[in-house]
Amino acid sequence: MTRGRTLPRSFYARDPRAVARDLLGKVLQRGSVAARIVEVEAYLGGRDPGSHAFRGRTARNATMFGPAGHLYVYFTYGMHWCANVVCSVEGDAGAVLLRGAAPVEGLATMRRRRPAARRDADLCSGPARICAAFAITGTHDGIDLTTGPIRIRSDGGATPVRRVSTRVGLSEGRGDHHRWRWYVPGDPNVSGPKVRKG
DNA sequence: ACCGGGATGTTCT
DNA sequence: GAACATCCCGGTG
Repeated sequence: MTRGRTLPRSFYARDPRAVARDLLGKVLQRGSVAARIVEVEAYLGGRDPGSHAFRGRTARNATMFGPAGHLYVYFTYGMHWCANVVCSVEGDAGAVLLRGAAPVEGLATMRRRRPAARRDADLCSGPARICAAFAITGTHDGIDLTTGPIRIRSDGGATPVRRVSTRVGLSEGRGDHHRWRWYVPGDPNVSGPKVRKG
């Protein structure tokens, strides 16, 4: 059930901070599983100490250096997958990490994939939780979000209230000069510290 | 509600 | 060998 339209490549081919802000309210869709994005973080590539691309291209982050509109999926803490959308121009390695989403379709499938979730608000409230709920793994690294099985669409709904804060979970690039996290204040599907101010 | 620690293995120094 | 864009569980208040 795909109402609305898949975001075009031009949406992603911009500054990651603009993409991050505009992703709030958009819908991540894979088959009959869908969730509305409520929390994201922008990463600026080679000039961002918090980015995987800060020290240059490697086998892991190669997708970030490719064209915008593709999915960059990485493995962390020995057990979790996290997903980003590649932004900006090819070679810039800009990206936006998907951190929180509100389930809107396919909740039974999500619950099966996320047995530890006690409430529906636990299904997609975290970068690794989103990947688990959508069954996104390393096999999806590099796929095209404009033509592939995983897409982000706009359903024409109202733009949600948006707020900015510092990023989550970093040892570098988390200062006030890097306020590149966008979220919908008060939404229960927002992850991270209980800080709802920013 | 909040906090602390363990899980688990890839990536990079 | 350390770090890691995290999550879950079990403790305590």
